[in-house]
Amino acid sequence: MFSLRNGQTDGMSAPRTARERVKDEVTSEILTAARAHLAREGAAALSLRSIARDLEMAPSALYRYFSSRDALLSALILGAYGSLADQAEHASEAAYTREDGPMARWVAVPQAMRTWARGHPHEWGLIFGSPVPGYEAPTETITPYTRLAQALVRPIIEAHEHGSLRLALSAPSASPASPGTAPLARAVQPVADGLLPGLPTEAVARALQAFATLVGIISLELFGHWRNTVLEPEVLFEATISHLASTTGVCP
Amino acid sequence: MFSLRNGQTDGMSAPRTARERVKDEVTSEILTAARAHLAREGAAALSLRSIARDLEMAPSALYRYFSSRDALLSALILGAYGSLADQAEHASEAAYTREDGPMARWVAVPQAMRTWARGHPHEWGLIFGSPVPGYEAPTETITPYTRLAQALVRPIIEAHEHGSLRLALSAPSASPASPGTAPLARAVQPVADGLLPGLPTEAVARALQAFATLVGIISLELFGHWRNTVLEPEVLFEATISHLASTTGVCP
DNA sequence: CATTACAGAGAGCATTGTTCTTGTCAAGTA
DNA sequence: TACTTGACAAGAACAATGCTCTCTGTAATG
Repeated sequence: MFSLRNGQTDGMSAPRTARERVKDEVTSEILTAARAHLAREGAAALSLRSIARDLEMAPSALYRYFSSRDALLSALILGAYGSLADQAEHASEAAYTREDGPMARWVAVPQAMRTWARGHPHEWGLIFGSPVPGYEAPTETITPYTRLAQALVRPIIEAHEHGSLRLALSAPSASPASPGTAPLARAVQPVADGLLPGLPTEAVARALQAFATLVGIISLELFGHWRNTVLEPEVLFEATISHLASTTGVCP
Repeated sequence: MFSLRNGQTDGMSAPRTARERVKDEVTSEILTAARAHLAREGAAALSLRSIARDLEMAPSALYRYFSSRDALLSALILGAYGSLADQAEHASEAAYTREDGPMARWVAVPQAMRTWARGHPHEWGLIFGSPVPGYEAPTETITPYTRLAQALVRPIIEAHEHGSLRLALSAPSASPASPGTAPLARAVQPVADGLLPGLPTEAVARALQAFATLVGIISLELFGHWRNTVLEPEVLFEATISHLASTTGVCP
């Protein structure tokens, strides 16, 4: 009503001027071109100049949009986090609206993670592979990371709320190498408070362990470590997550 | 007798001529310089020219010893595999000569893996991180890899031989997402035959799963994913491997 | 001693990330 | 409308990289 161009009266979320709009447009063009290069040749071969060639720009022009090659890479990393979290949340949501059983609900997010990883292997490497520069994307990755984690542990929380959480195989009390539960509670306290409030320490540790197993088994498959070792990764993966349902307690 | 210089008459293992000996010497000098750079700045920043500067050689001279930068990197990868396997075997051997209990024997190799990884983070990334070029070191990595795997599963095998292997938490028969045991046996057949002969398929799957958990939890710690999440990675790690002792069956 | 093989040096090429300078055009202002 | 300002894009240039080629001296070989 007040503005002639686009209906931005008081909101600050969308770009205001036409200049900013075209700037955002070019930025996303650069990002999609970079994503194409990343998917084709990997992060190591991602060249600012070749992206510029693809877009028919001068290499120096890219510096209006990204202050360095690492900044562009950080944006790609952040986008990868978001894409993975989206996929995980979507799969979780679908399983819940479908009113699946506990096991199928638990399986949904791990399967989505593996599917996403196989579809975006280099992006997976960007997230869970060796960090390339001194350090990768800063604090913005926290949000998508917790979105992923929340989607993963949602069946655990609901099992706890329904009183059906069964932590089988409770560690023997006098196990020599296992520390007492008090230090463990301190060690995983942020996860316990922020992600799994009210759950016993063992459940938190099992959830973290399940996450590590997932990341490990997907990375090993994707990075070629199953060569001549595991003939059908899918079968081992399914057996593993079904076993993780037991260790995390969602399925007795 | 036939040769005047050094007592190489029929053996083919050691370098024969003095030329070859100094060549091997320079080769290892290059490798140690490269390892220093790798430990300091990581694999991405490993520059052939800076190594040449360190050794006060011309960059082109390095090509007498390594046909390309990737060849040098492959040698580093292979060395990392060997170093990790050595550490694992040594720790296993020590635990057995110490006549430790089953739990301590099981814990030895995972602890050694984590210790090695923390001492050589970039080398760990070379092995278990995202593969940098098209493909990394070829078939020579199989040997150290199986050495590591054998050291890891040795307690499992011995528990089986002593009849004390207890696979708790056997999967429910009619679990919806878990495939039957026959496809799983096919999927992990190479591991079952080559590494864990005679053991039930479930035990093989659990061993592979334990390996994935180890790789995952060490990588997550090393690559900075526990930031503000797991305050004391060591405690979580110990709890995890002690729990893995149960799932693999070495400790009831 | 003569020959040959080979380690090393140097120059050079193509490529990369990054910066600086210059031109150019649209947006806002008197 | 005329003028100023600011941003965007291009081009040149610099340092550094991996790699190839050619050349030279030296050391092993006959």
